[in-house]
Amino acid sequence: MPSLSSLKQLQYLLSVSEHLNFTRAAESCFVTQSTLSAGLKELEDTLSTRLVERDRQTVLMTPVGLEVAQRARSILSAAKDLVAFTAEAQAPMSGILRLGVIPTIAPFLLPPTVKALRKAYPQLRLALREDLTANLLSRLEGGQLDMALIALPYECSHLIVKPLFDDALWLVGRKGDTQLKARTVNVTQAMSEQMLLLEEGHCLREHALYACHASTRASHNDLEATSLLTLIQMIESGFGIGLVPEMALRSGLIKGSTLITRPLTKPSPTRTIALVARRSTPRQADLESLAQVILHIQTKTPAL
Amino acid sequence: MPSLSSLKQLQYLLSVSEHLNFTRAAESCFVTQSTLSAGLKELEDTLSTRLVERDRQTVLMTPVGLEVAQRARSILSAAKDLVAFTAEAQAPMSGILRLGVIPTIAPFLLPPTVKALRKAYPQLRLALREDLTANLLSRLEGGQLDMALIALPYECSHLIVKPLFDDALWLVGRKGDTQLKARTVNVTQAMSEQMLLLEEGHCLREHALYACHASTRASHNDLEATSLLTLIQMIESGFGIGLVPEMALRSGLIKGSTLITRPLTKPSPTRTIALVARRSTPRQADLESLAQVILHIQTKTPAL
DNA sequence: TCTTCATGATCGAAAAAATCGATTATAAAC
DNA sequence: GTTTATAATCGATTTTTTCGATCATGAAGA
Repeated sequence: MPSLSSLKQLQYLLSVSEHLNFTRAAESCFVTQSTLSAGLKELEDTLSTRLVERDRQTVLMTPVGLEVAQRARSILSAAKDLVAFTAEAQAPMSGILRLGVIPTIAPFLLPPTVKALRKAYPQLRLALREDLTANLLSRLEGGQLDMALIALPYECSHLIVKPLFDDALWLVGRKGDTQLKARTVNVTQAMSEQMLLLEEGHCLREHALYACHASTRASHNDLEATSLLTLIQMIESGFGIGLVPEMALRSGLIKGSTLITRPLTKPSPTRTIALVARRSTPRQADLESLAQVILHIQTKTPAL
Repeated sequence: MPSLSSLKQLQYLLSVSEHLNFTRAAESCFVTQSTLSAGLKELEDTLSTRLVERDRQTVLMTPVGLEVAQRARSILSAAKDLVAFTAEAQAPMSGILRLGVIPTIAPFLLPPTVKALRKAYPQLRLALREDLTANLLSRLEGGQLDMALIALPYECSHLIVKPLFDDALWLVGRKGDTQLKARTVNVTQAMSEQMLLLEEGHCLREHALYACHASTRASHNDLEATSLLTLIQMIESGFGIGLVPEMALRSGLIKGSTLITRPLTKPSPTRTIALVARRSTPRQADLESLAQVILHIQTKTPAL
């Protein structure tokens, strides 16, 4: 079975069916009459069917030719649509952007980010996923995500990493806790032992442990929080103290509670918020744009 | 706005989206990997959009690439259908055949012809038009008809003419008409004057006039028939006599009436039934096939 | 009847493109 | 450290496309 080689030939046929005149049809295709003649002939040869009845006086479409022209019209229009589709999709910050965000960032950074994006780039549609860093990165590699918003340090040398800003860890405890008397505090061994952590998998757990100068810790399952919100609840209930990102505090995580916060003495432990993408991503420009939006939000958020 | 140049490139994209591997995709397209690489690159350049994310380890479709692949699939399938359509249509005696037939042939020849065609060529769909010769020929020239079944003599030098068989004219009159005593008769001057004719435009009118040795005749409008059937009715009503094609008699035109028929003395006036088509018709083979079918029917129809 | 005009087919040359084979580069696997 | 798998790249070759010129032919006009 032969197959169509060229869309141009279909265009020729279409043009002939409109003009019923080879010379004018050729003109409208910006080729010479001989080119069009040859092209149409080749199409007819490919299909081994006469599509156009012609002699030196008259040009007539055969019934098959008319039907083929109709089909050609629809094929060419689909091809045009395809081009138009990519033209629209290629616009920066438009189309669907699949963005992953870790749970210790999402509730605090996402609401203002989404709002700002909607305003700045109405063509952009965000498909969001909140998940642990490891899952996000594996989805990133698998092509199910375009970018991810995560916290460093984290091993991601195989990715494009765009660090955005540092997010300090603050100590959170109950009012009256004698350990939190000073304006800035150090994490002592004693405090480390009272430290409540998020459950395994959250990068913030590792960052907190690092701040406690402890690389690992046996997990007391019943004393681990599943989210920053539950962590706060546990602190308030007197289970211990916690290390919470400044970002969360800024966005009002402990508002309405009786807890107090203390920055840690310099060099204070921090995590670094970063935007990552596959090295081969076609959206490098969008990565920059998104980074700018998030940074702008960060600078506008009032400090503690 | 750029436009797609090649369907092959769409095929490449599709193949890559299936294999997620350039080398194997290339194999399945029967080209080398370098060819496929170049083709895909050109497609991406044409669309100025990354469709496939790739490095030396992994191949991933971009979201746009996936959508484009989907569209490519539908375009390629439409192209395939187009080819398949012509392949089917090009089969001899298939598709739509637009056939014109004059009113003095249609009622007699068409029923058995259609029946035979349906049996012999079930793929063939007849689009029939019953009309005067002049109208049929002009539609033929205009490409609205593929063939016509007419009666000669008629000026049609610009057409392919396939004479089928001669159709003698018989005299029809009332039983007891003394002019019709002999087994074969001559058209006398007196008979000519009683001759009932079809209205202007029917070629049979001219053929009858020729048999009467009269080239023209003033039309007595109220004494002209609009069809052979009405002509017969008028004869029966005693308005005169008529010249009727043998074909009509064979198919039972005067069955049930009291009329009698007489052949004319040799050389008896005849019309010649012929199949005509544009010189440039792509259905010359079908013309022959149709001619054979009609001839076969004619030989099987019992003589008078 | 002869000439001119309009038109599609055809041919050879030139230009453009597609394709291939070989090579390179690179990261992963062993 | 070597091998393997893979896509990009390059130059040469082949194939295709395009053009311009010419031919052939029927119609229209003189």
